Amino acid sequence: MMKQRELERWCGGRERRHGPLKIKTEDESCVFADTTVAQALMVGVNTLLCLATEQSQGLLVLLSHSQGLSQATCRPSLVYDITACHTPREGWNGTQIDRGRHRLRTLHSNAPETLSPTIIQRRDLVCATITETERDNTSEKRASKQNILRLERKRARDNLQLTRDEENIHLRAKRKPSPSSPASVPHDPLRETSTPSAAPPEQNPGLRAPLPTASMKEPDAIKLFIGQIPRNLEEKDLKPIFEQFGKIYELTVIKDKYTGMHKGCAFLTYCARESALKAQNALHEQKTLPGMNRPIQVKPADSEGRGEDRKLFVGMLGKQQTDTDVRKMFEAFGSIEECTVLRGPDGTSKGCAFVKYQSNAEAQAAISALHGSRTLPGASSSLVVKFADTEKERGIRRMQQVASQLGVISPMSLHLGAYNAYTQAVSNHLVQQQALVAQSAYLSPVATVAAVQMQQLAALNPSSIIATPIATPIATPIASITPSSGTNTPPTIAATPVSALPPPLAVNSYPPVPAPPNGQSASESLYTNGVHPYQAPSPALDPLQQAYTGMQHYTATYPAAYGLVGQPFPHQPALVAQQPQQPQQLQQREGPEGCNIFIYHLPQEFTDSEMLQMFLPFGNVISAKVFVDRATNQSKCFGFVSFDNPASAQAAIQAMNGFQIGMKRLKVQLKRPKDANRPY
DNA sequence: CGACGGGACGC
DNA sequence: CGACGGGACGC
Repeated sequence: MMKQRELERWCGGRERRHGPLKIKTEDESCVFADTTVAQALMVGVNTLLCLATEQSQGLLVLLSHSQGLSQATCRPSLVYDITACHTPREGWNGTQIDRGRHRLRTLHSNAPETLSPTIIQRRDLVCATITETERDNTSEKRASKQNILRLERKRARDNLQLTRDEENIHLRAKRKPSPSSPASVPHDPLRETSTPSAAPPEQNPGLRAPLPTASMKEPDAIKLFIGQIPRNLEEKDLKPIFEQFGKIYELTVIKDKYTGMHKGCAFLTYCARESALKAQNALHEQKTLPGMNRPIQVKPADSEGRGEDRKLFVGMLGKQQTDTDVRKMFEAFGSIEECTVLRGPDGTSKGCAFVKYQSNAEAQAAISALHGSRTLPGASSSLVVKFADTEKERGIRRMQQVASQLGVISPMSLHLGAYNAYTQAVSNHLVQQQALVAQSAYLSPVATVAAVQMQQLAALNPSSIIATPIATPIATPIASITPSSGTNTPPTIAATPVSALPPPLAVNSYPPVPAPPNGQSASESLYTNGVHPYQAPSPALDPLQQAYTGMQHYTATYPAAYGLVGQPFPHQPALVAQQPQQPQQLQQREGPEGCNIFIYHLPQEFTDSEMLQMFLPFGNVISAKVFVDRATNQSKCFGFVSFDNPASAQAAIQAMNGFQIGMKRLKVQLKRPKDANRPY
C-alpha cells in the first residue's frame, strides 16, 4: 500500500546533501524522475521542476537542486502543489503566485512545453502519503485529486509552517483587519482529499480538537520572541497587550542571568498556536511601544528551531531600488520578516538586499520564481536570489575582506586557521616595528574586532593548513600582538590596542603604494622606508635602523630593484634580486651570514614561491628554496630563505618560528654556517 | 624522531 | 558580483 517509508527517506532530510533525484513509490504508482530535468530549465539552477507523470497525475513537484542541472541530484525538501499555467518559454518572469485559487491540473510529461506551473501553495514536505484509493478512477481530474501527496508538517523545526487554513487566515488578516469566518475559506481540494483519509488526527493540524483546559497549551504551540519592549514594562504590563489575541500560557520577560537586568525582550507562549500567529500578524513590525524607536518584534523564538534557510541574499538590484521595491517583489512568495537593501555609509545602495521570510519554503519559492528571472534597470546582469550566507560563511567572507584590506592575495587558498595565525604573525612583526615609530596611536575598533573574529574563526579549524599562502606587504596592522617570546611560541592576540599606521607607511623595505602624498618621490619612499629617519630619534630605533642599513646595502648592491618602486602590488614584489629577464637563474642566491634562515616542517605542498610569499613581509627575499627529492619531485618539507639583511632574518624567525600549520609547527632558525657541525 | 642547499645534460 | 546589523532568545 503506502510507500511512505521510501518517500520519507528522501523527503525527510533537511540537510543540503543531495540524493539521487528519484521520487517514486515501490510500485511506481507515483513517479517523478529525472526525466523531468529538462523542466528545471524553467526555474533555474536552484530548483528542479518535476512535472507530473501520468502516474502521478495532477502533481507538480518543485525540488531544490543545489548542484546545478548537470547532475540529477536534488534536495527534495519541498513539494509544491499545482498551480496555474504559462509556457516555459516565458520563463517565470513576472509570474505571480495566486494563492486564491487551488486549481489542479493534470500535466503530462510528454507535453511539458505547453504547460508550466505557477505556484499557489507551498508546503514543506516532511512526510508524504499517497492515497491510491481511487487510482482506477476513470476521471482524470478526479484521479488527480486523489493522488495528491498529503503533507504533514514536521513539528520540531517547521513549527510555523502554515497549514493551508492558517495561511488563509493569515492572508485574510493581512488584507482585512477583521478576520472573516472560516466558512469563507475558499474551496480547497487538498483539504478535501485529506479529510476522509485514514490519517491519524495529529496529521491534520487544521482539525485540532479543542483544548482540554485553558491552562494547557496545544502541543504545537509556538513560543514567540517579543523584541523592542521598553525596559520598564514587566509581565503584568505586557499581558494586556498580548491577551487580546488569545489566552496566554506563559509570558516571561528576559532578564540577564547575573544582573537581572531587563533585556528589553520577552518570551510569549499562547495556549493556542493560532493565537501566536494572530499576534505575530497583528503586531510584528506593526506597532511601536512607547519609548521605542523601532517597531515591536513578534516572531517565533530561536528555540523554535526554524532558524536558517529562510533568509535570502538578493543581488543585481538596481541602485535606485528601495526596501519597499524589493519587498513588493518578494512579498508574493511569503510573509517577509525583514527586507533591507544594503547601503554604504553615504546611503547609496550596494545593489543587493536581504530578504527574510518566515519559512524556508517561502524562501525557496522566491528563489524558484525570481532568481535570474529578470534584469533590473541599472543592473549588469539578471537578478540573483539565493540563500544568504550562513554564519560560518559570513565569517569567512569577513575574513576575506579583512585580508584584502591587508593586501593579502588569494586568501581563498588559505585555510582559515593558518591564514589567521599567519596574519597575526605578520602583524606581530609589523606592530613591533610600528611601535617604535608610533607609540601613541590607537588601533581602530574595527580592526580589533576583525582580528578577534579571525582568531575565533581560526579556532574552528584547528587542522587547517596553508595551501597557497601568498602575502604582500601589509600596510595596516590588524591587531596588537604579543611578541612571541622565545621559540615555539605561537603568536597570540593581546588586548592592548596599538597603532594603526597612516596608509603611506609601508613596511620594511617595500615601496608604499600608492606613493606618499607629501611629495616624496617614490625612490625616496623606498629609501626612507616610508619614515623619515629624523622623525623618530629614539634609541629604540636600532632594529629599524638596522633594517634601514640593510636596505641601503641592498639598494647599493641591487640597484635594479629601483625598478620595482611604484609597481602595483598585484604585480608581485617578488624576488628583489631577480633580474627581470631570467628569473630562473637567480633563485639560488645566498645572503650574507646571518641572513639565511632554515625552515622545517613546511607543508608538503609548499613550493618555492609560496614560501617566498610567506616570508616577503619580513624583508627583501633574495631567494627561497624548498627542497625537493629529485627522484619523486616531492618536497622534503624543508627549505631556505635568504634575506639581504640580518634584521629581516631575525624578524622572520621571531614571527614564524613555531607557527602552526596543520598539526605541525614551523621550525624557523638561522641556517647553520657552511661546514658547521660537520662531524669531520 | 630528525631533518641544514644550491642536485643536473646530450648533442 | 553587490554579503547586513539594529537590540535582546532565559530557565
